[in-house]
Amino acid sequence: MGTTRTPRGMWIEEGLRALSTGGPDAVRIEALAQSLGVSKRGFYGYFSDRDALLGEMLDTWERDTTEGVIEEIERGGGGTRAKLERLLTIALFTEEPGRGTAVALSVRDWARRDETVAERLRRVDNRRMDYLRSLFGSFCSGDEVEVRSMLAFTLRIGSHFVAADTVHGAERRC
Amino acid sequence: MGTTRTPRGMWIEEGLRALSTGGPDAVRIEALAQSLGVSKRGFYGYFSDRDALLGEMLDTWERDTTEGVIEEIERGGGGTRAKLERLLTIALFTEEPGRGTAVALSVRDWARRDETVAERLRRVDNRRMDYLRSLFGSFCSGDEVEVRSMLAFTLRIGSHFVAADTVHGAERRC
DNA sequence: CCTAACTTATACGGTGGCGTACAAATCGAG
DNA sequence: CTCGATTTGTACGCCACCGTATAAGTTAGG
Repeated sequence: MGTTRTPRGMWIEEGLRALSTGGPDAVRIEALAQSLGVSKRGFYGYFSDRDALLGEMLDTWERDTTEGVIEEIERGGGGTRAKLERLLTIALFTEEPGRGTAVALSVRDWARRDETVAERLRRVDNRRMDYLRSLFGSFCSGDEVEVRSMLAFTLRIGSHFVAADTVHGAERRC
Repeated sequence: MGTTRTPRGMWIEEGLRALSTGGPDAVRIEALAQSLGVSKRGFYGYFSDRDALLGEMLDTWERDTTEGVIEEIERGGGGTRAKLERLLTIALFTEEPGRGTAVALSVRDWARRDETVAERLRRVDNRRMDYLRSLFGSFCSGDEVEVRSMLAFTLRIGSHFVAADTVHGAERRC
C-alpha cells in the first residue's frame, strides 16, 4: 500500500498556524492545502469535515499545553523556586515563544464566543492554576498562595493584550 | 424630503453588537440588515462598502472609550482617590458593562491581526495609561507610578481572558 | 391630485469556500 | 512487468456573502 504522503498531523499543525495568525475563521481547508502544497482532497481522507479538524486542533493544543509543559518543567529538576522561575520565563506556559503564544491568545478569544472552546480553556486554566498553586504553596501560606498565583497568571496573559507603548519595557523590568 | 428611516448610527451600533459577539468576521452587511429588519440596500446609501463601516465602528469606539469615559470620570468630581476608585470600578473603562466590555475585548484581539486596528488601540491604551499615571502620580512617586499604573491596567484586561474557576472570586476580593 | 426627490425592496452577476464524484498517478505484491 | 489498492488532482454543485442595477414605495411641495 502507498505510504502516507501528507500525514494527519500536518493538517493539524498547519491549522494551528492559521489559527494563530488569523483566528478560527482563517482555518480554511483550501488555504491549508495550498500552504501544504497539496490538493484539499487528501484532507477528507483523515477528517470528516472542517469541524473535526478544529476539534483535533484543540485536542492537540490542550494536551501540549498542560501535560506537555508541566512534565517538561518537572523533568528539568531543581528546587521549587527554580521550577517557578523556569515556568514564568516560558511565555504563557508554551514551548515555542512565537507560535505557541499566538495560538493560546487566539484560543482565549475564541473561547469567548464558543462554549465548547470555553470549557476546554477552563480545564486548561484550572490545571495550570493548580500547578501554580502547588509551586507557590511551598513558600507562601493560605490566601497568599491564591493571590500570588492569580496575579502571576493574570499579568502574564493581560500583558499580551495591552498595546500601550510602555508594556514591553515594563515586561522586561519584571 | 423623506425622513431618514434607518439612520447611519444604527448600522454602526448593530455592527458593534455583531463585533462583540462574533468578532470582525461576523460583521456581515446582510446579517446586520436582517437584524435591523430592513434590506441591505439602504446600507450603501451611507457607506461606500464594508470597510467603511468597520472604520467608522472603530472611530466610534475610540471616541466613546477615551474622551467619553475620561470626561465622565472627571465630571463626577471628588478627590484623586475617588476618581481612581470610580475608574477601577468601571470595568475596562467602558460605560456599559455588558456590551462595551465585549467590544473592547474583540478589538483587542482584532488588533493582533490588523495593523491599522493595532495603531488605534495603541492610541487608546496610551491615552488611558497617561490618565492612570496622572491619577497615581498624586500619591506615588517615580517608578512607583509606572508600576502601579501598569499593574492595574494589565490585571484589569487579563482578568477578562482567564477562564480558571477562581477568577471571579479573586476579582471580587480585589 | 401630481410631480420630484429620496429611501427601500427585489433581482442579479461575481467570488470564495465547502464537501463530493470521478479520473489519474503512485506504490507494494506477485 | 502487471495488478490492485490507496492516495492525490481536477471538476463540479451548492451556498453565503458582496456590491450594484433596476424597480417600487414614501413623503414634501405645488
